[in-house]
Amino acid sequence: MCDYFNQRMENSQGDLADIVRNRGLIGPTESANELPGAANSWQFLPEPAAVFPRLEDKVLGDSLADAADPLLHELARTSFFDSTEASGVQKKMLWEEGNRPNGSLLARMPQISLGKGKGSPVIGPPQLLAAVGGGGPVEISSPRLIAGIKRRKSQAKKVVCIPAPAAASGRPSGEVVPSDLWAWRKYGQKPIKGSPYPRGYYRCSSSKGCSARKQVERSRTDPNMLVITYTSEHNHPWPTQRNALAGSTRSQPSKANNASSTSRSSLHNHKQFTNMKEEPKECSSSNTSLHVKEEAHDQEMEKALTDHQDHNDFNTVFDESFNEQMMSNLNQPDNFFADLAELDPDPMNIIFPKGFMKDKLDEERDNNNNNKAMDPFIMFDWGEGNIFGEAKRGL
DNA sequence: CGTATTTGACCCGCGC
DNA sequence: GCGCGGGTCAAATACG
Repeated sequence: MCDYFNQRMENSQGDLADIVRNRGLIGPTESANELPGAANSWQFLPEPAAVFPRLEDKVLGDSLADAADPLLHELARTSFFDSTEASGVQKKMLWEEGNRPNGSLLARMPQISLGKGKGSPVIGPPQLLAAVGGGGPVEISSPRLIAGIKRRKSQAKKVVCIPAPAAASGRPSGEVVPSDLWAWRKYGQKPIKGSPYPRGYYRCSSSKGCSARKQVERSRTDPNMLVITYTSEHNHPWPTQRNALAGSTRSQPSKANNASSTSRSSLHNHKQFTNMKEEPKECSSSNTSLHVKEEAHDQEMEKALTDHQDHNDFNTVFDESFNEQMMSNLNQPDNFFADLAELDPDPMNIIFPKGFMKDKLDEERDNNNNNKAMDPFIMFDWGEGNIFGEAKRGL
């Protein structure tokens, strides 16, 4: 899939190619021990299962109060962190950042720091995650990062590469965009030079003042991949309803869980999440691959990135503030559940539907791998009635 | 009727 | 300064 990025690099100026082009990644064969050092590299948790449960706890916990990115959270929460070639599932996330992790557990995880702004991530607080799979450490250095690099609006971006469902033949745009819990409204679409697929432009519709945007386009070289570029950050909590501003929601038919009567949006979101988890797992394609990265500029990283992407390395991504909170929480892992306990005797029931957790735990106990059933992309609302509501239009 | 999507026009950054 | 191309706007249209 990474051919996509390589090819995009052939194009000039400011597109994904530029972003990818500048990724810093160590070679695929490099091991954690070979990493130059925490100060200049990213190291990733070799054992996702041992850490992510808590990380995810924290992620979720933060989400209750912060405008966390649901998509990333969900990815983080699922077996998305399992990156096993054996299962034929390739998932990984790449991230660009300005700071380097240092010391302790965080040192082993990528940190997010925008090249501009006050250090907050582009997409909103808890930029999650990522993962490690294959145990291969990944280095993402971005010395020249955004700073000093001129590009339109100089906006930092995060690019997520996810497996795309088969193009919706009935849709003009040909895209079926997975839902990520935020409410997005499409405001434009443009054909992209060099790519047979148009790029869709979406803005957050959860809050009128929210400047969060995302671009969705299908990989030119790998139609199975959907490249989502996030720009700006949400300035509000998760929408209590995926389509807060939409009174009619042609995009959110009956699937949206509006039955929740809780006044806590976070809880409401958990329910939504639960719903999503129950949706058909259409995306557990063997080609599954996911990347999250932040815009950067370093051509030397091109090859490294490509190589890396051909391996099942997993990266974890967190913004600075999130890291702080996460670390704090790691020391007190029960905080999150203590809070949840107030909402439900069994906190996990809020996060996962009964049965789900059981399966999840069983699977983890079995092996943390070959967990296709828990393919993170089931989190996406691929089918009709997703927040984009394009598929269902059947146009 | 209210909201979402489509789509052509316009704006603007960037390279030459 | 000019042209290209990406990003956004907004009117028209579709949908529930």
